[in-house]
Amino acid sequence: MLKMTKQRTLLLDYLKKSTKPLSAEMVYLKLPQGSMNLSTIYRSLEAFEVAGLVDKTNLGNLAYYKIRSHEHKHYLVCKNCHKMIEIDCHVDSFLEVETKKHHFKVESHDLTVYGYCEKCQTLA
Amino acid sequence: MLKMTKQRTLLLDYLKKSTKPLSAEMVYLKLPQGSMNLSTIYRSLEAFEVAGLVDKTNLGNLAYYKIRSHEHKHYLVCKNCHKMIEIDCHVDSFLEVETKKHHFKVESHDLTVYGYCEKCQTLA
DNA sequence: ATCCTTGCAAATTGTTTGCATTTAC
DNA sequence: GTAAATGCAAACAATTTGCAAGGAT
Repeated sequence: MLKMTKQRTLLLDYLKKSTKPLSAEMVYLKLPQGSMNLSTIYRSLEAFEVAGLVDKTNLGNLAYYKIRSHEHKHYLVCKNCHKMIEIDCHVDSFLEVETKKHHFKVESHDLTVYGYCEKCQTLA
Repeated sequence: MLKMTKQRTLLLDYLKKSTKPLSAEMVYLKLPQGSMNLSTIYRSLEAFEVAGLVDKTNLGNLAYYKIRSHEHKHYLVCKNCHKMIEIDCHVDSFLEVETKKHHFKVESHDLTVYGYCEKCQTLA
């Protein structure tokens, strides 16, 4: 039944404004201080995920959340500055073949590319 | 200089026998009890990774390690029984195009597919 | 009125670290 | 002999949980 509280509205609005996945703590630090407890953020994000409003993805040891959108994207993640560059998803075609072989019912997938962005290549 | 100790030999041998990625704790529970401390496992896995002997990959909130092999693989992970099914990697071709656009220097990538294996589809 | 959500603090989980001792080279 | 590896316990970071109080439906 997902009740819409002051906090959840705040959180959802903030997520909507972001094009990139955000961790719970990133959101926590950006919201007006005292407006929402960190554990409430975790609980709400989880509720949103169950409700299909947001997608969760794990990068390294952190969970990131992003408003669910029609187009499925992936990210190039810079190992130096942690910048995330969005790229289009092109894996469905070959995935279909591979998963059929194993009679696997796909629910979702994550593709993350690690490396160095243009700026950090020269430095690192 | 990566010294080969009794523990590291044990660990490396165990990893070699496994075709699937293993978490530190999975290894810990499988090795003869008392043969190796959990923190030593973490430290050794990290050393192996730096030395290029193993690959580390994060699935969910867990780190998994696997002996590095020539062929790069990905996994279909069952959301119910956590079985991991190996599939071939076919992402390089389109990745090349996408990363060139952004002048991104790729170091590695992870693709993980979540869903339900044949056995668990009927149940879940 | 009921059941869901919140805040807070405490618990859990996965992983890392400091330090004194042991071991490979 | 020396620098690196180990075990243990304690520290950490991210996330989860229990519970009493507050709020949406």
